[in-house]
Amino acid sequence: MHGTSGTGGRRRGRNGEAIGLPINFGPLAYWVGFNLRMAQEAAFQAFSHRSQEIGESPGRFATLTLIARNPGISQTELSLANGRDKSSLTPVVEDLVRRGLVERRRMDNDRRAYSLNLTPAGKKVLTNMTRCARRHERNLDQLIGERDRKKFIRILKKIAAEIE
Amino acid sequence: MHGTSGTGGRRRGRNGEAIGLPINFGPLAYWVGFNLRMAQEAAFQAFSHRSQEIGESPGRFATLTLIARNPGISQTELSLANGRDKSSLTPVVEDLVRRGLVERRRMDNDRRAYSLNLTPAGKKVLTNMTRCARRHERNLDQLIGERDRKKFIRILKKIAAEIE
DNA sequence: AGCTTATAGTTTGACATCAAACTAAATGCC
DNA sequence: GGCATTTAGTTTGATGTCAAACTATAAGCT
Repeated sequence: MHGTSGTGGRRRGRNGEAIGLPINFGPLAYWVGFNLRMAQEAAFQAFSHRSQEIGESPGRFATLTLIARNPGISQTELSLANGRDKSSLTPVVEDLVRRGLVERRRMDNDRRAYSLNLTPAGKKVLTNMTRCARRHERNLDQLIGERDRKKFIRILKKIAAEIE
Repeated sequence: MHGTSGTGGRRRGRNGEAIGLPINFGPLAYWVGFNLRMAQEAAFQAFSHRSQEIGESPGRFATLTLIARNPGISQTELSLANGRDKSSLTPVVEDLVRRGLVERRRMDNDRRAYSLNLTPAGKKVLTNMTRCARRHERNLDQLIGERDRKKFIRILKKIAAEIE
């Protein structure tokens, strides 16, 4: 047993060289979960590269936007809005504070909680990142098409909100 | 300065108790990237819990399916099809082989590459996982609706394939 | 007030992932 | 045949994530 197929090597020419990649995805091909993951990771990868150009971590973008839009938000609220565990936020906020982009102080009425706000420097960085993110979005929009975008987002939101 | 709003604490009642969560998402609300991430993570979380019920790691499912559908596939091909770096696959395959679900042997015609195949035990486990995944899929399908599913998947595939 | 329970944030440990450096085998070129 | 380049897989180091345990404050109850 040695040839082009059977239990052993697969998709090799008669001289053993590898041939293209007609992968059989089976049910994965039409299942939502798998395609959702592949799309998300491709999009994230693209955004990640774009972010690198301006020297920022891609994860910082949503964080800064949420602080900007909700001045005084607490870390727990922020982690919830951002879909991450609150413990993941600890080092992120630490970094943002250290770099002078975010101001963080105990709330008057609840000494356990922190109140987060952007500093002027933070606002500047966010403006920059937003420009970058907008380019990324335009790219995605073009791919999806104006016509389907709204419905697409509606479905994504529904999945995020309603899956048990 | 001390009240219910301003630079400091936010969205607190006049007695300081926290109030609901009318978070302002700003542009994130209608951007594809953010919603894609939130949906993917929610779906993954749900599948993860479901997988736990049958005592399997959620990541194993796609791996086993791809091996089943492409007998003799190499690790590099597999990692590509699965959208992960090949180095991530090393410990996964190691685990699957250790548990007797996957058989792995050097290819005759290329002694660098491994040829992966499911063992009978592996097939059994996959059958079980597939049942579980199908429940998850049905759930997603219901959320999306028969009508929009096809288009939704088409868009996801397009994003995965074409984003630069 | 004093006790119990809940909540905000941090710490810790486990794990998945990527990217870059590495080893061994294969291919291409002369 | 012999040397340079490419390729398959592993190793290593950095990162980001979650979940559970922990500390401190706060809220609720009697």
